[in-house]
Amino acid sequence: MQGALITLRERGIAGVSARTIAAAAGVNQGLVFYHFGSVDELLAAACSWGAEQLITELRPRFADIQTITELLDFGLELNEGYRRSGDVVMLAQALAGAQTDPKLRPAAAQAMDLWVAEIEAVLRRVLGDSVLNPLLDLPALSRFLTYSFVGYQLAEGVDEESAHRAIAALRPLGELLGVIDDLGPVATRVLRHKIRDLAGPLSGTKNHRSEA
Amino acid sequence: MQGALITLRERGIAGVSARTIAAAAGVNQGLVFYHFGSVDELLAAACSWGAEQLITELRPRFADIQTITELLDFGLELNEGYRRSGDVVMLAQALAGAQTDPKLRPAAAQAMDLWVAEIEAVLRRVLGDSVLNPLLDLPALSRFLTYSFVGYQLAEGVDEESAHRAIAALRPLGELLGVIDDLGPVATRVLRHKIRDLAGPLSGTKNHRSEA
DNA sequence: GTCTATACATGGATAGAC
DNA sequence: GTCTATCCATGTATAGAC
Repeated sequence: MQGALITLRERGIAGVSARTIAAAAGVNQGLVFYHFGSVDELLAAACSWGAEQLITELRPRFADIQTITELLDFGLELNEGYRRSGDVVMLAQALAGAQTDPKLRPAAAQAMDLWVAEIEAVLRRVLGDSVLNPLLDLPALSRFLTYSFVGYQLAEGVDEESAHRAIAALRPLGELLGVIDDLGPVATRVLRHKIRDLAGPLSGTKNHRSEA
Repeated sequence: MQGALITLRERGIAGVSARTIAAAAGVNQGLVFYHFGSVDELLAAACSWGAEQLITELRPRFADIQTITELLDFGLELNEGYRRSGDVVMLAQALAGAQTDPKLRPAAAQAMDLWVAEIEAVLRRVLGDSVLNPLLDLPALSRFLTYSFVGYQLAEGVDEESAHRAIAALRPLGELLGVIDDLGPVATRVLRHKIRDLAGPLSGTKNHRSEA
């Protein structure tokens, strides 16, 4: 499975094969079929395994994040520090493959969900008592941020310079959230009111996807 | 090139080959090499061509967008309406392939840039005179949104339900921007002040990436 | 320009020795 | 469990007929 992740990083989803993976792992090609049945299934297993490994490893780091700006910085750092291991890039390649490979689909979806859950925990901690809270669907927002992260990774592979700059340039936007929660009593009250008007007719309780 | 796009959609980057593309186009496999030299180069050409085609076709639609919420809805609509043509999904697959294929890299980067430019034009129109403007790096923000769009497309292929819901749930956030620009004179002044404090030490003029 | 034919490489998958 | 050997499908690329 480690070999599969390495191959995914170095040759992309288009370059994985029983032979290339076996070569990366330093074993014989036939073992892929003996242990996993097919290349698809090995990929699926590696995807689940790799994502779980990585998220477990990163969990304490996630717990340290205190602001949206720090979350952005963490995203940047991940791509710089973990790119070489293949663990981070794997998700994007798995997703690309899963578009047309039913066997890979559930594993890719599950890997994605692990990221979403982690980011959601951060958002809940960081935005939990923001004025904006009634307006924020945190599960949706964390999903959106995960999508951005995947897209950013792919972009980083074709245009590192502008990808990095784009994410870095969002830092002030992250700080804006702090500002909005620190407008002073008068402005905050106006904002709270307006937000209630906006959120009221749309969703019942905060941070729950309503069935209606 | 149309055949290449179809193949990219139906079989993904891992499923493209001279044979599959030629089959999709209803021609002989050898023509790929006669006209483009290699599969890589055909992909690169198809990527550039397809992106240009699509963006040109969508340009009037982009021009119609008046709010961030509408931009979100447009993103949702694109994936529903254009998924079948392969034009929209192509970008994600091309990016995945470009990670390890140098020939594809410039074409994928260029295709991405076309989307970024279009979204940037929308943002400039929609957020141009927002109170938040001094804080917004529009080129960076549009790049970020493009990344999200790519990630969303990939997610949509593995978990359509939650991907769609996630984007749809961001609509109130789009409307928040309208609210912020309509807080009334007192609150707006406070906000403007705070933003100036925040943006001031960071960047000189608005919407320019400063070298400092 | 497009086809057929053909070369050679790579990939999926299995059988059987160890 | 791991290896070698093998089969057959698919893929890249070229030569040559039309």
